[in-house]
Amino acid sequence: MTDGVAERSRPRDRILETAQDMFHKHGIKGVGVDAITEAAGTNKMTLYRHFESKDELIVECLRATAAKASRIWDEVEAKHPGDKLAQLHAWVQKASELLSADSRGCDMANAAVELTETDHPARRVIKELKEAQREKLVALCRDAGIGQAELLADTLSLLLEGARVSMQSVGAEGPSAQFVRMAESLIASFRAR
Amino acid sequence: MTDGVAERSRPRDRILETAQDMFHKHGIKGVGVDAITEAAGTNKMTLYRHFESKDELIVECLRATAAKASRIWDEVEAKHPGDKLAQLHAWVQKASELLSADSRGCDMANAAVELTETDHPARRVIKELKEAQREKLVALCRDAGIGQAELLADTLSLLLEGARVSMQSVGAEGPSAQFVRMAESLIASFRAR
DNA sequence: CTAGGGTGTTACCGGTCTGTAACTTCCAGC
DNA sequence: GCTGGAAGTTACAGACCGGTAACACCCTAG
Repeated sequence: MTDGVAERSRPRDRILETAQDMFHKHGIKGVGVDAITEAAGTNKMTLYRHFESKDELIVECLRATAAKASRIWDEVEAKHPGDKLAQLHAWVQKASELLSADSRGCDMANAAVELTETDHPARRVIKELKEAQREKLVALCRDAGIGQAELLADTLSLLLEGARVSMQSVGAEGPSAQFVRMAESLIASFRAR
Repeated sequence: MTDGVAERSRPRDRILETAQDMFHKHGIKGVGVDAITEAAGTNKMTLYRHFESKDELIVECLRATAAKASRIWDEVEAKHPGDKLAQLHAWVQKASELLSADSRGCDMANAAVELTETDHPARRVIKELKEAQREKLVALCRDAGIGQAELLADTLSLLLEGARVSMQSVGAEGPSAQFVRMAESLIASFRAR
């Protein structure tokens, strides 16, 4: 007899997936390992056989979510193969959809807010992954023929980051509701330069 | 004999000030009430005589920091009395200075990230205070003769919010370093419309 | 001098946290 | 069918959490 959906996968995978979800929803410090293992249908000992500490689990979760997020680049590429400018617009569209679908923002940014210890292992990973994302966006802008590609990419980054954190403070009806309009007119003004 | 600087103020004030500082530096969930009272040179009982719970202390801290932040509006007004456009530029300048001076971002946004319970008393306060700040910026843009004042204000808000959270992820040398340039060219393009 | 309120001290409550030890159970591969 | 390793179970350690009770103290207003 096959149990529920996630029940058939291996404990390590269930733990990782459940932890991602719970960290995302309730924050890292708002979730204990007991709650994670229980929700994952396993137990604490099994968690500590696969991850040497909660901190390592956190790092692994961040890597996993970043890997998931990086798939949107493939989607954008697949949607408009070769047409970099169309891909940039698609990126804006996709970002806006993700904004609407979820109001808890970016896991990495949220983790950076929560984990204040400067030597926390997650901080290296966060910086690393965020820089990789930035480089992808810069490349996209450059390949789309934008003159000041770095500046546009950085501005779009800040807008999106701001939208994600603003949603958590004032909700989806606040400034973040105008994200697409802002991003599009920004791209237009950079193209006109 | 007069003791140290803060030692002569009343316990309640010291607790409030110390809590603000520690919440800001280490996050709300990263600081216990014991640590606060010890750093404030008092004890837990005294804290609970003045605040009925840690949650109430959090709310009071947020109100206090918002009150502090609202003083920059007075400074901006005092610097360029009557000249609303100059005040807008001064606001950008001031925001940038605060960015450079501190890398832990906005206490209210950080609190919203940490306090995920939808019915947490702090969430009302955060929304309330953030909306008040937004209205001030909208008014400044409008009075400075900007056509789409709301849109400019919201865009500037997201840029600043994004810069503050980005600093915590990738540091001060990341996209947030370009905040002034972004904000200024944004204002310029809105003025040209 | 005295009364009383604000403050400090100590100890404690029940709960939760990360992490571990020792043991049992299950199940797949041989 | 047996065996070996992965997974589950229970209990626990030690620290910390928010919050409270009881009591001693001090300092100031009358």
